[in-house]
Amino acid sequence: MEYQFRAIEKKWQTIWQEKKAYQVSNESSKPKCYVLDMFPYPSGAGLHVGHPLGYIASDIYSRFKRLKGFNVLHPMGYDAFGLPAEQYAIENGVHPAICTHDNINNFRKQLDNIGFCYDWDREVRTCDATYYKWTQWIFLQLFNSYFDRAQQKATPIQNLVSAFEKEGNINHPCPVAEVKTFPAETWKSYTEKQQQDILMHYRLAFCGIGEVNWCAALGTVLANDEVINGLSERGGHPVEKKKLRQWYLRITEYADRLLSGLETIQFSDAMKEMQSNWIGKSEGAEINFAVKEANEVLRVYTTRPDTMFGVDFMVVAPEHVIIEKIVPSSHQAEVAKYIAYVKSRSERERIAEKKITGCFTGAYVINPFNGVEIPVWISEYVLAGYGTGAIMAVPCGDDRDFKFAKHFNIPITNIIGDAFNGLEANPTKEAILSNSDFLNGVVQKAAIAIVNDKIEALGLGNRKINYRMRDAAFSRQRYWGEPFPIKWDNGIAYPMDEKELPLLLPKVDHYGPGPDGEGPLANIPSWKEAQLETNTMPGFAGSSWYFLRYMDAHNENEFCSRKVSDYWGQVDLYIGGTEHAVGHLLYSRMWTKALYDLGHIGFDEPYKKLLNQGMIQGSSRFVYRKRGSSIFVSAGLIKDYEVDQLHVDVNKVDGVELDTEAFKKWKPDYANAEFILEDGKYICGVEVEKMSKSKFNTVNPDDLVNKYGADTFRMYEMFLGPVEQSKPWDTKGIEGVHRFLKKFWRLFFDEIKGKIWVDEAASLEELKVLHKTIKKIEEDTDRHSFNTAVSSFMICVNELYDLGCHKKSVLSDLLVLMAPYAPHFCEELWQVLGNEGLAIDAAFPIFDAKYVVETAKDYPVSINGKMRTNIAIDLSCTEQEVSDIVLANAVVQKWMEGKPVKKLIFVKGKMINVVI
RNA sequence: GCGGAUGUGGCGAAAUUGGCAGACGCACUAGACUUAGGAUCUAGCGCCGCGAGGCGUGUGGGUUCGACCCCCUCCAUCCGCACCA
Repeated sequence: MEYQFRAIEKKWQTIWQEKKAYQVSNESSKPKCYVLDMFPYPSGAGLHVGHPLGYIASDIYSRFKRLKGFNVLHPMGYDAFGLPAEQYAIENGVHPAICTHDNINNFRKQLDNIGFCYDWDREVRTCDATYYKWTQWIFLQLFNSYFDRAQQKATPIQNLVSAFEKEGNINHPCPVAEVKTFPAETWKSYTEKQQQDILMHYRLAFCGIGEVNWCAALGTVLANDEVINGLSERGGHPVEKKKLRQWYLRITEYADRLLSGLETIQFSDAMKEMQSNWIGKSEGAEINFAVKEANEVLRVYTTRPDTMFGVDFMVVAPEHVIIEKIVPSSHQAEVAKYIAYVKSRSERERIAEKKITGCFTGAYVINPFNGVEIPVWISEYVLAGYGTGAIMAVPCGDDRDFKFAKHFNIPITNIIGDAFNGLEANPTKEAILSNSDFLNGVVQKAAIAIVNDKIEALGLGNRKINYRMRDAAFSRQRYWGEPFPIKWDNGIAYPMDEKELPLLLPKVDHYGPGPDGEGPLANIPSWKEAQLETNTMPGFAGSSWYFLRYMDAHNENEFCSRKVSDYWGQVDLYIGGTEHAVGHLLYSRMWTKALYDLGHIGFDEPYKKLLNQGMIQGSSRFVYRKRGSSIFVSAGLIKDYEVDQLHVDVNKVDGVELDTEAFKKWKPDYANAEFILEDGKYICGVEVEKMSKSKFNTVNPDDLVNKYGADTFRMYEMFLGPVEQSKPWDTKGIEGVHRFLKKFWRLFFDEIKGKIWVDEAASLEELKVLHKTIKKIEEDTDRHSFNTAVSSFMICVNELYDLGCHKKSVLSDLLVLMAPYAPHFCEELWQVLGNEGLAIDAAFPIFDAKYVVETAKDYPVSINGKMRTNIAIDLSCTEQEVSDIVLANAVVQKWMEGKPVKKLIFVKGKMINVVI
């Protein structure tokens, strides 16, 4: 009986479905385990072999925990709102819901092929009204809350209103500078509009005018993490800064908690580093400098107050409001010219070419510590949006300041003695200060606090913590997203009542943008009349909380009942790519913290442990066409010709050898192709690139599942190497794994004799092999070392094969061990052996150390650290006995050449080293 | 520029705590069985050398009885951030 994987896989997938084998209950006496995949955006391209890598890993881990007696939640769903479906709608007039639906069906079919143990009853789709009702509901929670800085947590906005009525905002300074302190009486005297405008500056989800990343080609704004080098992440269109009315999430208020929370969760160092860099906390001070001969103050932000005596000039951002107040008439023309130049430069140009540019304003400020007059410059290297938009420049200690000073011939003051060589800035904090009045002789590090104390005492400024992270732009001028549950009236945003949710996404006639930079919803007269918000939420809205909905997917009264979220708690293992490091993962962490603060859930970090699967790259193949002909030259011969390199479909190539007949049929252009061969073969060029359709290097998992079966495919993906590592895909090796399964199968069936497994007691040797494997698989699976686990299965089967072991008891245990990896295969043979129940529900075999104890060890023996021979010695031997045996050994004596033993190192159970 | 990661046979990799480097698999070579082999089985397979043996984990150094592993130097590749004061 042969291993007929197609029939077996189909059979068991049907049975598991009929038995609802993967349905998970929220009530169980078992310990819980929550294993989550980052849910996919259902693109039209479908899955390639890179996508399932993480899904297979999480599937194996889920099944493993299940065998170990856990109640395992392992759900899947779709991040279904988003740009591509909408772009497709604009171009083809098809409603995004329709193509999203089709894509989901296609994804589902592909996923089902691989035999995952998802509980599909819990599936979520972010674009379903039953789901986005709760996304809107959470938005309202954020809208109706502010961040109480004293308690460091989200708090109902109503509490703030009560405080304002009682005491004004004296104890609740506004996160935004333009709202000054006001007493209770003033608050009460405000109109509703004035009050609401003030509250808007406190809300966690708020609407405001701000500089946003505007992408004209997409007709929408983008969040900072959706912009890469001045281009949109999706589509690569130019992005410019624009002032617009937008919704935001006040994520900056959570900066500190997002930072400190990293210490409580298991993310890789790389991932934590990326997040903390993105948050970009820096501790410094804001210091006021009086402007000479003007009633103005220039406030700068610095992390290096210790360098106060090394300030040679000030630099303000071109957008800084002080410029028009301080520039004397003598310099106005020049300044205007420079500002015009800066405005002419696009964001992209600024990023691409970093030139040293600037302009003197003609104004001076006074150093409050020594009365020195300091010239004020304007330069584009100072950003308006960070700190105060103005800096004090210390060329001897800061590289940019140094280059600027050199470029414009500004004299440099040295305050760090020999630490500054005049040729480049030295950013050290360890140097001893000189030329620094009361700081002379003080180490810079220590001087920081001294200066901070002094400026605070003199009222010149104060300590200040700044973050690089900005509040997240939360509205998009798009159709295919969640509508905001907000009604406008007289410029006041009124939240809709919970009972009115969901606010359904209406039908539109066309998906193009609305007037005045508004979204498509602005084209609907009834929507406009109702004064509903015309923006929609961004893609990360739905993905910020989906892990909670899986827990209680059908709850019509709550986003997730507290009882259920208390049971499942944090995601124990979250598997996905690194591309979400600063987007999804940060937003999701913030939403979780806000929901926690408001008492809706009982934990404030969503993901206990994150495992990043590596990217599977494509291994592209190339053909070389002789220019202006249809003659193709084999890779080894191209130096003799003038050729163009063209991608060729990797599926038309076996290794590096082109299937020339298949190639001719591939595209009409190539039908008459002729080939210049080497050794009778056409050899293709090879390069590792990102896997993508345009490079013809994608491999479809369906094809491999069809050819080798899901179990082979699953094990091969794991066998490729550590999950975290990126690696190019190579289909060739899959044969080896397939051969392994066939070999395993032959432990049960013989081609001629048929059934060969027997119901006999296992020998000690067989039990040793089994228990060695139990231990290894348990440890490897637990630490996500799936590649070495697959190797261990191979070793085990090889050894059982050599022992001629066909014993039911041994094979049954082995099948349970391997069921997480090759579920269909193991389930079939489990049944063949006549075992009760399902293999996927069996108990994980228990390792018994007594089967693997050794009485003797074949010790490696080294002479002076060089391995020379092996000697088998009984483990019970004393060190003296070991020494006697080793020194009497002929090989050892030969290498000792009669020299005396200086030392003999004996590590019991490990090795022996003779030092001479 | 800053930060993170990685570097081991022809290839993917293993070595979990400092203790036999290259497990397991691919590819390749030889042989067996066979009408046949893209099935299966047996053997070989880091490099140099006929051999004894020598050399080998990106480079150079260090610690150690002993280093792929720990420390320092440099090099290469990949990823993230990037004028953040």
